[in-house]
Amino acid sequence: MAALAPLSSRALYEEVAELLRERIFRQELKPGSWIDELKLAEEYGISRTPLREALKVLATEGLVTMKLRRGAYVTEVSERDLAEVYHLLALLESDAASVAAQRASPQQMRELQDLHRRLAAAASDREEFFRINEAFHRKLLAAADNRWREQMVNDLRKVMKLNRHHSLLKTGRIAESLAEHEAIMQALQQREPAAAAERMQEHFRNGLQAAG
Amino acid sequence: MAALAPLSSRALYEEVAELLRERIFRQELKPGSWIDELKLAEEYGISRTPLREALKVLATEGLVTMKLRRGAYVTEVSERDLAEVYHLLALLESDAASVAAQRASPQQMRELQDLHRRLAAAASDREEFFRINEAFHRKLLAAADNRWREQMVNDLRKVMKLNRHHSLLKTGRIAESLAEHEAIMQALQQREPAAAAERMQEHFRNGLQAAG
DNA sequence: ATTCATAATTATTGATGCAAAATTAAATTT
DNA sequence: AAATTTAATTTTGCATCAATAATTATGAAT
Repeated sequence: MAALAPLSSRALYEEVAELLRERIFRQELKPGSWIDELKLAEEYGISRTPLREALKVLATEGLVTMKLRRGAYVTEVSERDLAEVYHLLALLESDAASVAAQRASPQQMRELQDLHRRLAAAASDREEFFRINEAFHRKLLAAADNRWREQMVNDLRKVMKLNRHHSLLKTGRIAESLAEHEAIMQALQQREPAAAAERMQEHFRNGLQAAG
Repeated sequence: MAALAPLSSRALYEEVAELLRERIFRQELKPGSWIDELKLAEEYGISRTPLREALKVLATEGLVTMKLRRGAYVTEVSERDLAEVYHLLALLESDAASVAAQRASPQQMRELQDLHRRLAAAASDREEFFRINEAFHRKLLAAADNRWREQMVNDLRKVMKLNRHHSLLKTGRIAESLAEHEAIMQALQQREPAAAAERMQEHFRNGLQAAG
């Protein structure tokens, strides 16, 4: 019953959408389960109006599914969905690598190199490795400088997160993953777009095998 | 003031979202302009609640932009946005061509071939050519069989439509476009994924030059 | 005359209310 | 006892209402 933090920097429905996303990702709202508007509204101490707006946003993102006259359900992603989304992530990120190899500024290249170094240093710390790995991919995407691609990758990543075994990286894979990153980094610095894309595709191919 | 058709097959907000999309595409609601909720609600004879839900859906799709405490505005797409979106369309559709070359069923291949034939036959009828061209691209996408890609391409196409010179095909380009389609079709039928993707990229490269 | 401050208006955001539909429970019939 | 019908409850979907913020209009002061 605790009231929501009165942040008026974002609209309430945005705030609620973010809260719901988190609850969906941590499987607190389980895939396939019905979303109880009344209960959630009371829990957040808000009315149903902004909550329903938030649900419609999440529906457009693909995180929840609206059934006519039956309310909102957390989207169930099948293994097939996962494979399809993964394929697209590989496609978009390898294209991003290609573009970044062509167009990344020296500054951005240095930042990527720096993140890569920190990644190598964090090989023993699993949590830290994941964190930096994600930062590296984000930075690469930013260097490729296409806000629509960034948006799309973000949305696809959200869908991946709907599944419990979404970790693109299994324990024993850290060493190999690092080697793949090394190859990507080299292609980037040598400004070889095709090679960068190919190395990234490879990186994803291996990642899927580990995850599946 | 005419009331909305009482279709209860879709929720009202979906219905309204579709109507608004059309009005945005035909520039009846101009890029950058403010969207008057009160006026629209009255015009459609509905309350503001489903209208606002529709606007939030369109905002998530990228067609409108919500400004805090200032309402909804039709999204303005810059030339740069257009180029970015076009790049992604080329990427996604050429990947679709690659996958279709690998996995399209003989039935789907026949349907593509058929559409291609009809495209060639319609070379003189501009309108018909556009129609069949679109059908061909849709069919190819369907053959590549990845619902997330189809969704993404649909969304990106919507953004392209926000711009007036969104026609990917100018008048004089019909002959060349047909030749490109011929090359794509050949690669598909010979089951050559890489060639199909490359031909599609080429097709898009030429399309942009014509449009820009 | 221009600028700044204040008041009035307008519009957005969020809450509440109500009717239709769907689900669940109860009851009657076979 | 099972099944079908009917009644009760829950829940959605849309409309209306209220409050807050933003914009415009008005007036005072430099």
